[in-house]
Amino acid sequence: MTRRSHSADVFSAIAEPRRREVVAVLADGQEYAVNEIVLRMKMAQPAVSKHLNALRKAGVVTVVKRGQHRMYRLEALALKPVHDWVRGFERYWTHQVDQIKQRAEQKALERLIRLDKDKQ
Amino acid sequence: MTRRSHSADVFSAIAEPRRREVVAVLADGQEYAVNEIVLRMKMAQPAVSKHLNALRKAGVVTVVKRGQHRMYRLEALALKPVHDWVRGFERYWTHQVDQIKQRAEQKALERLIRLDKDKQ
DNA sequence: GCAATATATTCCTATATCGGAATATATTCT
DNA sequence: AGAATATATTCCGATATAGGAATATATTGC
Repeated sequence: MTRRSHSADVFSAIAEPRRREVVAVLADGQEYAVNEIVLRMKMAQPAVSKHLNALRKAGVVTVVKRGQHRMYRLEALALKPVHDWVRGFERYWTHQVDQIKQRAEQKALERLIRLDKDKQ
Repeated sequence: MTRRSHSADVFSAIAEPRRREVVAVLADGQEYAVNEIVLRMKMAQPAVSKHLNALRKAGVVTVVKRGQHRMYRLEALALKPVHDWVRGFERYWTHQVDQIKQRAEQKALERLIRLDKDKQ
């Protein structure tokens, strides 16, 4: 059966590290032209445009034409589904009484992940 | 330039809808054998095993051998980076005074996303 | 040891995806 | 109109990824 794309999904949209970078640039709520974003990232313009397009399809950004510029804007509300989803697990680290224990577990986990990566 | 995989990243791990389903099964904090997960999802066992492997590489689940079973367990703490990241945008919907306006915006956004998907 | 069960792995195919390069399409300026 | 600028699109090659099918690898029970 044909593999289906879920790239228009918010979760997939923000899965790309570069796209999270783009979001970071827009995080102050200001509008940015593509070129401004390009300047703030070490990335070629076409690649940035493509990522912006992906984000737009997922509703994470919106565009308005202004003169010869296309101004991109973060639509933070589109990220709410992610927040809602992950918030369901919040209790696992918030209700942890022993902070030191938690830190230790996080470190241990990171170690595990690193090992797995190497093993791969 | 060789494209690099970021699949061991938590964000990518949970980008896959099927993997979020797996996480949903484990969300009660209980341990589950692979077969139990297979039963709760409409998915073949090898596919489930592969997704579990991906989640494990990202640290989202851990395994312990118990008898002939491999018991998988959610490591919710691994999801904290996602929570932390998205929490940075919380104010965009929490500090919204007019709830009705917010709902309307969300609807409008969903409409936009739908249109974009069709356009594609 | 052998059958049964549980799980992982390998092989395969179709498709998705990223980024580079080149090019196309506006839009503004002179 | 023609040059300059901004941005998108197309084409391409390399790689990633999902899932099916078949198979391999435990582990348990007899």
